[in-house]
Amino acid sequence: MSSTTIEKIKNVSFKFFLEKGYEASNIREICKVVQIKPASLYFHYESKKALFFNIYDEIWNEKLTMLAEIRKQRINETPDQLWFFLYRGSLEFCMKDISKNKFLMRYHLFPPEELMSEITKSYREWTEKENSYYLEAINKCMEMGILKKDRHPKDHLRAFKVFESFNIYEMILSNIRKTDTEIKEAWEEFLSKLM
Amino acid sequence: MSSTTIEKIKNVSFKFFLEKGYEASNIREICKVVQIKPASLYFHYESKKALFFNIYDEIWNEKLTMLAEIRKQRINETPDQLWFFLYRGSLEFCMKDISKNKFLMRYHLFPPEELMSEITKSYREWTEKENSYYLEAINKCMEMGILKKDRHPKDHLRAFKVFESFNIYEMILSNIRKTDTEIKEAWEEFLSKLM
DNA sequence: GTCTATAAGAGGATAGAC
DNA sequence: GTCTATCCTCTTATAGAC
Repeated sequence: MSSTTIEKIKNVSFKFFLEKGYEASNIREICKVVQIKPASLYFHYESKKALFFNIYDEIWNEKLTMLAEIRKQRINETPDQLWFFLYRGSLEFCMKDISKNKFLMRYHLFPPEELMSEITKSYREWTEKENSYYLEAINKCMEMGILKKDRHPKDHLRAFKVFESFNIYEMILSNIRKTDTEIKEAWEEFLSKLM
Repeated sequence: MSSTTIEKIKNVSFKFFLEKGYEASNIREICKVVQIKPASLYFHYESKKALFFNIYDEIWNEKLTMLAEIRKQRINETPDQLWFFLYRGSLEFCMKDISKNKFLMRYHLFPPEELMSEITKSYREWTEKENSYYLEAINKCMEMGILKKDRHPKDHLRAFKVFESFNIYEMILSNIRKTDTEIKEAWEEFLSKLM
């Protein structure tokens, strides 16, 4: 392991924040594991809060990079196929590393008081970007008559979000990975209700 | 409001523990709302932890009392009917006061470090009692051939638990109450898979 | 049962040397 | 970049008077 101090701090803090929560994770303990003194941590991060958001934003960033990559690869397929691959990508992102999604779930469901307003703000910004990928596909589906036209695109998006978040929640709770056919079948059942 | 000091402490603490979490809720603030001094709280509760578990256990107790009542009323109906009414009762318990279920969900999903081992222990004891109600119905269903006999009753119980917790999670997140017909339909779809 | 006063300790953060 | 030493604040909990 030739990782930098800053990488070590991030890795250790991620585990602490995920498992013990933000409030119960303290700088002293994190530093003990990283094998530096607390004062050294403050050379790399200006505060505990800044450390948290560095980790939080990095996960979101990774998720959006993955969506951008899928969009690039699938933009020439039919819009419902694009939509499906974006959806499958987000489930695969979850399966590849459930802990990252559990981290996001923890802090979105129960943000610590101290971080509440900033998490809310950050969450809004990230989901707006995420939504733009899905809305592009949804809008094209509506133009092409694949989806009902008597609804607002945002209604389809909302339905999708509920569907997606339940699927992710199910995996986090049961810790069971979904097979490709299960993903495909659930998707087709979902889509058929919107057509 | 002619509630006792101890009732006031419980009500205020419940809201704090639910919304801010255990660690971020402090005795001073709770006492400020209750309008007593911190020292007075320690006349009623020996510690913050004891206060928490008084609230936690009371919710579970209420839930099990409700199940016992349903069992008493439905014990002479068919076992699958008994099972259904127990299930419906637990959803109704959730709908009647979502905050109590959100409280349980919060502390089961993300128990504070400090309470972790005791919550785990307590949770095991309470769910064991809860499970006994469901297992009684499941066992009878198997004896009567209503459920597949090639499985262990615990397998049916596990499937039911996933189904139930998912429904409760859905209500907590979406904040939408389920109608009687929705509950019945979802139940029949669930049961048909086990028959 | 409720109060005032305070002990005891944990935790975030900084100053300044090397 | 990392260290030692330390400040300051917040929090649980107790002693003892009324």
